[in-house]
Parts: sequence; structure tokens; C-alpha cells
Amino acid sequence: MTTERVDRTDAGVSTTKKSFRILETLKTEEGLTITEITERTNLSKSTVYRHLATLTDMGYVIETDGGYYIGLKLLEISEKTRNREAGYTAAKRKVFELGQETDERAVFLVEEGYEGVYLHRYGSLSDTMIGKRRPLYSLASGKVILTEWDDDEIDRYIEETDLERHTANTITDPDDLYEELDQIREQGYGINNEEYMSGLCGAAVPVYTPGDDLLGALGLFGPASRFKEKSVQNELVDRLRDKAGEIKVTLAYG
Amino acid sequence: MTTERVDRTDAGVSTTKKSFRILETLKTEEGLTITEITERTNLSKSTVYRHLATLTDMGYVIETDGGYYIGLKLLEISEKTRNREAGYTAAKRKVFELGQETDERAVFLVEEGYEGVYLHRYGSLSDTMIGKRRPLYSLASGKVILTEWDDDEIDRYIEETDLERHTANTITDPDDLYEELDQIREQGYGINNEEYMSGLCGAAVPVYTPGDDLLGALGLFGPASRFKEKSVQNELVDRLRDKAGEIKVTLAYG
DNA sequence: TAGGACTGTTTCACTGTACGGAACTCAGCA
DNA sequence: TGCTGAGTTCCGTACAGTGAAACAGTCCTA
Repeated sequence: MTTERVDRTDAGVSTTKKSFRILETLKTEEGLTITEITERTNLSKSTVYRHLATLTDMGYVIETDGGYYIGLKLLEISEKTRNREAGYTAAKRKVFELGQETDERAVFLVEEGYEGVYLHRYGSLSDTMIGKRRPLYSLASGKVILTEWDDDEIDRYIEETDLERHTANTITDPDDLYEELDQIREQGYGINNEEYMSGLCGAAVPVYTPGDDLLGALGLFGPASRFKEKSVQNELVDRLRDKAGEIKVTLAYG
Repeated sequence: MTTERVDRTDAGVSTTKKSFRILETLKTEEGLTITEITERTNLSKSTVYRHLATLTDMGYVIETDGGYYIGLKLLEISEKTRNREAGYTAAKRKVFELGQETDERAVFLVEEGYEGVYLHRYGSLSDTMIGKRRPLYSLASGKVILTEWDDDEIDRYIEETDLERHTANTITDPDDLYEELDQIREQGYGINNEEYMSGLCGAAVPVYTPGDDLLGALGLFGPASRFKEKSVQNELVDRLRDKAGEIKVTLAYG
């Protein structure tokens, strides 16, 4: 998965892994009891009890009405990552503006470990995508990020990633991907033509720092019915370009 | 170290604590090397190495250019907490609108463990407050939350909290706090009169679910110079009330 | 009201493992 | 060619994490 991954599974602390296994269990199902966690993790009841005691003691887990929940203290740690770059924070605001102005879903995506991670988003209230990881090759924003890498890096990416098919339109052939990236480079934006989920299209542009380093990708997506229109695409791309430019300017001149 | 630990939490896993100690070290200082973390944590180098190996293996920590960073995978877990309640997500949008419309800093605060935690915020790009914890009694939004508790709970809160003084205006006397809460209940909003940081004032209103449960508090804050004006306060409070109402409506009718 | 069926909590002996120190590799540099 | 200071690996040992089982509550049902 990640680059230059050395096999050091031997050197590790399995206790920590168990704690995180519990946390991840609580991520998918909140409000579980000790015995429920026990069933889901294949750990013994006393082990779960002890780990939860530690985690609640530290404030990372909260107990309410006999159910365990992930505490807000983790926010403090993870939020740090969302503000590592000043541009990330600037992007947050632009994502919001994009969403409000276009009434489409807007996202800001960055790469980590050869995957796309949503850092910011504007969209429906029911579902958040923040922190979710998606394959770069099947997203407009992901492909845009790929275009910024040099050839060696892209080769390595393709080698380590299997271009899994998600829809009929997913790019699964490396040559097709190279070609697609060339086109994106040429036109300056990427399009997702129902490549990750059928019925869902998107458009994205790269975001640069004042020093012209890649910060991430700014994207809009919505139902294919709307996004198929070339005129709609053009309008959205123009808007995306404006916002990406504004981020750069914000960073340069405060 | 020595024998005879007075730790009451005898049931716990200290290994997990060590892992989190490393994570918290990386929270305050990013990009540290193994030896730097060793110095800061009083753990042995091999221990730090082993913990980092596990954490990077799980993706919670990222190694780049010999420096260690907190990975975005923690976002996936912590973001869950920010969306536990549908209202939290609705509040996010309203915070943004408030910020845009008033050009002041806007926040949405909830309570956890007798502390106020910022869930959402709109403000300057340089500093994020999300996840930060503040004493309830010294914030407009915090006091608003306190008013919603019954007397027993407030008594217990005051008993367990020492009303530490932050500025000349901080409420440090329990009786004064009771009185203040009464006033807030009466007028339906809270004011922070430079009680946490001198020069900084704020206003806040409670946010309710359609079932009239307290969701959190919506607040605006800014320099005392502006917020001292009664007319300004009234205008901001009106706006806060509108937005709080909109959250309720959104939850009720989608 | 007793008893069953659940919880969560605690105890305890065992043993697996996390630990620290030291040895090792490796890179940069004088 | 050493020297320094990184990261990595090794290893014996202490001890902390472990699971099973016993214990303590609580809520039902009969």
C-alpha cells in the first residue's frame, strides 16, 4: 500500500492494536456495551473491560447510559491534521462557498498513502464524507492529484494499486489512465464520468500554494443528469478555478 | 518506577497510554523524529520505535522525510463524533452562515465531561478551535448550556469544578454564577463579558432539537470594542436565535 | 419472592510480550 | 578513516496484559 513499506510486523505492540480495534468497533457502531464489543472483537470480556477503562480514563471514550461512545477528545488530535497546512483551512471556506453558490456537493481532497482522503465537504446533512478514503484513479479530484506526480511516482502508484472496477466506466487499464491524465493536464481539470458510482459525476481542479506546490484538489459532484451537460461542466469548472485561485491568493496575501 | 503505585485505576493498559502519549506529543509538535519523541516522552528509544511502528502500520501515524506526523485516519474516527447527532451537522452549516453574515467569529459548542468542546467554528484561518476544551462557566455558550441542567447537576458541576479566574471579569463565586444563570434563563441568551480572555466578548443562545432536548450552544464572539454596544449585542442575539430556530426546523422537516 | 439470565466488575495464576539496554547498521561529515 | 548521531535489531527478563472463573448487581419472569 504505502511506499517503501518495510515489514516490521514483528516489532510492534499488539496491546495498542487491541485498543484501536475497540475504537474502530465503536466507530462503526456507537453505544455498544462491553459484552457487545466483546462479541465483535473476539477479545475476552475482561480485556475489553480493561481497555475501555483506560480509554475512558484518558477521555478518548465516553460512557453514557451503559453504552460506550468515542469521545470528542480525539477531535483535538485529528483536527490538527486538518490544519497542518494553512491552505487546508482556506480550502474549508472555499468548499463551503462552492456548495452554497452552486447548490452541488463540494469537496476538498488530499492524498495520503496513495489514497484520496476527503478533508472538507459541503453536502447533505445525512452523511459526512470527511476522513473517508477513496481510490485516486476513480475520482475527478483524485485523478487531478495524480497528474501532479512525476512519471516514476505514477508508475509506482499504478504498480501498487490494482485498478479495481467500481462501475462500467471505471478506468481499469493503465494505458487508459495515462491517457486520461494527459488530457487532464492539458485541459487543467478532471471529470468523473460515473467512474466510482454510477449516476454520480464530478469535476475537479488542482489547488496550489503560492509556491506552486500542490495542496490538494477542489471538486464538485452531483447526479449524472446534471453533470453530463457540457455547459454545466464548463460553468462549474470555471467556478472551481476561481476558488482555487482565491485560496492561492489568500495564502499569499493573508 | 518505584513500587507502591497510588494509581486508583489499577485496571488499565499502560501500553495503550504510551501509544497515546506519543500521539499527543505529535499533536503539539509535528514532524518529530524518533529520538525527539524519546526525549519528550521519557520513553526508551526502542519503545518509541516499536509504538511508532505499530501506529504507522495501522495508518494512524505517517512517516515523511524522517519525521512523524499524525495520519488522516484518525479523522475517520473522530469525525464520527461530530456527526453523532444530525443536529451537529446542521449546526455546522449555520455556524458558517453566521460567520459570513456577521463577519464575526462563530462557534457551536457542546458539553462533554463538564467541559465545553468546540464542534464547529468559523473564523480566522490561522487558528482552529475545533476540539478545544474550555471551562463552561467562563464562556457565553458554556453558561447557556449550564442553564439547561437541573439544580442538582449544576451543584455537582460547581462542586467538581474550581472556578478558576482567567480575567478580572471571570465569575469565580458560585452565588454569582447562580445569579448569572438565572439571568440567562430569563433573557434567553448568554453574554461573555471578557470573562475568559480580556478584550474578548461573546453572545450565545441554546440550540434545541425538535423534541426540545438541548443540542448545544450557538455563539458569536469578537473584540470587546464592538460587543460592548448593547445594540450590537441585540442584533447578534436576534441572528443567533434565528439560526438556532432554523436548526430545529431543519431537523424537524428535513 | 425466589430464581434465572443477563449485565459489569474483580480476582488470580500464568505466560506472552512489552520493555530497556546494548549492539548493530548506516549516513553524513570533519 | 574514524566520529557522531541517527534508526534498527537483538535479547533476557520482569511484569503487565491476558482469559477463565468467580463475584456482584440489576432486571425480568414465573
